[in-house]
Amino acid sequence: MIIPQTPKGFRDFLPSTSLKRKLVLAKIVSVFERFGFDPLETPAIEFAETLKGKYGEDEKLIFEFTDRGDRQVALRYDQTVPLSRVVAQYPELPKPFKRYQTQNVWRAENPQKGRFREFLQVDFDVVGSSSTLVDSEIAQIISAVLKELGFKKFRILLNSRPLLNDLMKSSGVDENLVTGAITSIDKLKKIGIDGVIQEMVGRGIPTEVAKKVIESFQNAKPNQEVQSVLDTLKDSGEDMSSFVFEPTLARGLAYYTGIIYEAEVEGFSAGSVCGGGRYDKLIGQFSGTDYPANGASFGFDRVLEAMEEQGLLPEVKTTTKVLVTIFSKDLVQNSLKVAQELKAQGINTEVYLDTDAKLEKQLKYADAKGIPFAIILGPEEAEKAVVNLKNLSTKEQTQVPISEVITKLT
RNA sequence: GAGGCCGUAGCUCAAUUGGUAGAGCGCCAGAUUGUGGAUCUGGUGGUUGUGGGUUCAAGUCCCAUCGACCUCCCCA
Repeated sequence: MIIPQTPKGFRDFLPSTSLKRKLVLAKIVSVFERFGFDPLETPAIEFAETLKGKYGEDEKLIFEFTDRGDRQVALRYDQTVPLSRVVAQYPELPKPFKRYQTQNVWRAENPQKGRFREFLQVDFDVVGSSSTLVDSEIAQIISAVLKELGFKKFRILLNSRPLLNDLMKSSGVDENLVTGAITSIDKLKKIGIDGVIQEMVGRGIPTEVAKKVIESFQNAKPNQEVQSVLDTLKDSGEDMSSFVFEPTLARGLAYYTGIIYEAEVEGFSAGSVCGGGRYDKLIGQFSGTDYPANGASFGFDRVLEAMEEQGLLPEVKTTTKVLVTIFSKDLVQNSLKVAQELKAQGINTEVYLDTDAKLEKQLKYADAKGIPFAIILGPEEAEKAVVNLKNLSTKEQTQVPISEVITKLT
């Protein structure tokens, strides 16, 4: 026998879970569409060279393999790089190109809480404009999504990659060590001043320089880029308490060139819920011409976990409205007809698919599935040309003509 | 990539120094031949994740492997 299990970091979503995921995803997407974004889908597999050299150190986490035609291919690692490929490949797309994308990505990580090898990312990006209006709209959308999902307290951290580099260089960090130093400073809150100094020294940065770096980050002020985004958000009437300049925010991906974002929900510890930023040089790697671009990505599983923890997930077990029971073999036709009529009216209707089951069993089934109504159609109802409609949560039941059932269930 | 901890019935867990596996819930049937979530009675429950090894004897010890969880790393 084959052992029924999924590979490490890969998951099943049973109907009750899948249903919640779909509902939440639809909410997020509705926000994107409200802001004028349209969907895009790209293949799960890209040529390996499309993905390589874009993510920096994390590149080793790409699922890469040789296909049967000896091609080097790789599983989608994020949705930003495929988007960049698409923009370069279809130059006729009107700019600014605003698209959202909700597909799985794969990363060969060691699974942990809120971390999987296959997970859904929810991206939205604007390509073709370097305006600060874009930079602020991205932040605005992150906020709108989190609000739409019901989060009361969250923070959207803002920083700028050029600012990071400037602070490093003006503190005297050797140019070759800047990237490493940025990685270290990102952990300031987590490992403290001494921890960061220790780590920087380990990277070959002199202690005095490391101290200077920390000092300069502690005194850092928003640069013009960040400031104008904050100003625009304020002008748009946003509640500025959710937007925070965070000079130590770094972000791992190598392709960011400007403003960067990260969103965290208060009380949720398993990492940030959304991250993104401006990447003006990435698309140029595919097209020869640079296209300015900016966008962000929600980690769908983390969003769900945070919602779960805060009791924001809807309790839905099924979309089925009514179970039409089957009283006996000779009344099957009656039940089928009723079900047919309900379905024709757009009511989600399930017929019990066994003609020998006792009513008790059929009602138990409806109960277990969370179907709110049951229709019982016995000889008595057949005689009177009515139907017995039972509300399973209140136990109320009434004999009504089918037309009335329809009005009661819609 | 490094380290830790764990895997026993569908689910949650028990099993003394190694002595051949047990409970609750669930499920099925009945009490209740037209009515569910309650109660009672009876029944079903296992190659102890998988493969090796040590031993008279392995759920228990050793090795490998698969998987879950947790640190670190990094990230969504």
